[in-house]
Amino acid sequence: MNSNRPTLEDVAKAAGVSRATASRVINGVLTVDPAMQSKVEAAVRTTGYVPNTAARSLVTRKAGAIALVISGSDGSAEQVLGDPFFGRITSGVVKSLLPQKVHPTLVLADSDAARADAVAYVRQGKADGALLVSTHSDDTLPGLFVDAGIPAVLFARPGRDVPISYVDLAHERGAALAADHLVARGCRRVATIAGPSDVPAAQDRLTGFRHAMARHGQAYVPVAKGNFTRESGEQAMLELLAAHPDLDGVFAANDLMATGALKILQSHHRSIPADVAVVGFDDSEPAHSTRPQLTTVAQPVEEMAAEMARILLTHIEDPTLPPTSVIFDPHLVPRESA
Amino acid sequence: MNSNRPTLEDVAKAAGVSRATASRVINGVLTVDPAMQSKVEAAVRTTGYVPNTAARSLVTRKAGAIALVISGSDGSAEQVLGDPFFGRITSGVVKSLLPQKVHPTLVLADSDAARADAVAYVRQGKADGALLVSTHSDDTLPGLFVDAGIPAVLFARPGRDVPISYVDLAHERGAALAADHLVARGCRRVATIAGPSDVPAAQDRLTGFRHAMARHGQAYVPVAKGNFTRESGEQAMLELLAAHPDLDGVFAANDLMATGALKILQSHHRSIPADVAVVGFDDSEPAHSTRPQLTTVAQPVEEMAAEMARILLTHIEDPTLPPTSVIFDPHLVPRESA
DNA sequence: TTGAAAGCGCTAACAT
DNA sequence: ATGTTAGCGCTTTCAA
Repeated sequence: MNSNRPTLEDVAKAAGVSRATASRVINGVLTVDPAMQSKVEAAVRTTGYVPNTAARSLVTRKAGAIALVISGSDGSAEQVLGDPFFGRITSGVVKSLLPQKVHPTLVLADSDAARADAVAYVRQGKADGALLVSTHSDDTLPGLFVDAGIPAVLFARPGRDVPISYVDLAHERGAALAADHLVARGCRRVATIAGPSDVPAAQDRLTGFRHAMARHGQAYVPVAKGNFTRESGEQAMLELLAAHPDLDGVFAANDLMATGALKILQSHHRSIPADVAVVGFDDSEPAHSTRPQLTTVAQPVEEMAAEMARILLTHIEDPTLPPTSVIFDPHLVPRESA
Repeated sequence: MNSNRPTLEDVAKAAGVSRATASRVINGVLTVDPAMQSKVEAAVRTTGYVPNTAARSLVTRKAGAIALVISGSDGSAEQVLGDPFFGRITSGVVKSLLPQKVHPTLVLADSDAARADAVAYVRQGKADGALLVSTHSDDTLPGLFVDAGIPAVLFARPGRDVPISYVDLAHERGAALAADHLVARGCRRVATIAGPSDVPAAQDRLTGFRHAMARHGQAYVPVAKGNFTRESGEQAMLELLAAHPDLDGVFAANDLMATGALKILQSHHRSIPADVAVVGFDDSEPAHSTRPQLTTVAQPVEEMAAEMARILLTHIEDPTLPPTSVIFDPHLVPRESA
């Protein structure tokens, strides 16, 4: 339709220079006479020239774009998108990419076919690298990207042993923060609601919590397992309460399960935090909505996401760089529940 | 680096045909001898060929990609990303685009410079069209895209009078649903917490609610204005309670404000819904987290987003199509608060 | 039905 | 410091 969009040729003609010089000015090459430079700049303005990315990519072999790949088991990616946690990742990524004017393309990879497509997407030259958001430890996606030789960075340590860069949280330390807080406020019979065992982060939180409680002298920590949903938190709390009616503190591996626990405790007439103190993990939206508001462990998601993007950019620039990892520290957000 | 990625030339050579024929097979042109066709397909497989998008785009003048532009006043886009509502939009868009193998690129446009960049992004040929998520009625973004002749579809009716396609919700009907429900459960002194006046949807909800209450005989509806945040909901509820301590029903223009209202009502020892019934809008995550759970008006966000993407695709295919609008119906989700 | 050849708009040697 | 020129990998007339 717009066959009359101005090309570099037009700009060059209008400025009375060669295409090469026009290109140099546009790409900020400094070895250009200031006079011609301003001539070209003027021509760009009058013609309304905008460089054609396809043509540029064809010769530079760079897309100037990256993919944000959401992995997950079949159909689960949709659920990931609905999670505010993902919004925070996106926000961090976008913000960090903004200055370089690169924008992330969202690619869902929640089936084997979709995972193959995601790799193909990058190999087509639509992106120079990929940001991988994957939770399950048996995810094959990181391996696919590594095998294809595509620059990629993971959000969270890879489940399988794959040579890939990643950012992550010191989950054990976060859990320890929760333990310390519960003990400090006087809790002596503490239990925990753990996340799924196929999520490394969940395992780390569990181990971290156990170790910290051991340091405080509580050798045994009752555990009930959930799957990060509110309902599973309720179920787990029910189990815990049945087995240990005298417990006085609970650490849930995420906020959603913590809200479930809260509901059960309240319906069993436990006063929070007087009878039972509750600590969650993530500092997500639900943590604010409960009454009492949830004391929780916060992770700097935006910063982590921004760092992830930064790492990817350096690896795109120099693909020979070895895999890097950056681990962030969590902090406790004391509110009302503990 | 990967100078040895196979090209169409390689495939043609391996199949013993011309580049043109190989291209035809790959693009599914039917006028090809079945024998050569399978030869080419085999060659594609053995060489591991993947078409280069840049080269293809250069000649076809299509990117095969679209932009998902998040607009907003300065810096507010970040906040939009954190909103689960946006996640649902994304999810709907992605799902609807999946079959066509096009993936949305996230572009933030929360400053004048960023808005100009967003337009430039498409004009560079990186996308064939744009999905615009914009809330404020004075947003200049839709106009910019229309002026640039770029196919674009809005989520929500444009504030300014711009000839552009959009999908939207029948907000007045949603508000009427809330009014009907409150009246049906016996509320007689009903107030509302409205959203910002520069958000058309907020205005529609307010008008819709007023009209419906008028139909039910309540001529005057006390209004306190918020800005869609929980805190503003608390503030508004405080005002309402001060002026009308005997109110027995509240409709908040979104769930977040409703949760704020809930908190205030509870701290003022109103039992929900016995003393005061509360209805929210959006059916978002916070609606589940409150105790009691929030009765709210739900919109089919994913469907709306999917339709928005579908419309964009048709307009990309035929740019001469006139602007289309599709309005969706909300429904009430009765839970515990009303 | 197939192949030859002409570009799409741009960058990057290379030569000047 | 500038211009000339040769492609980047692909689609698409145009002939055969």
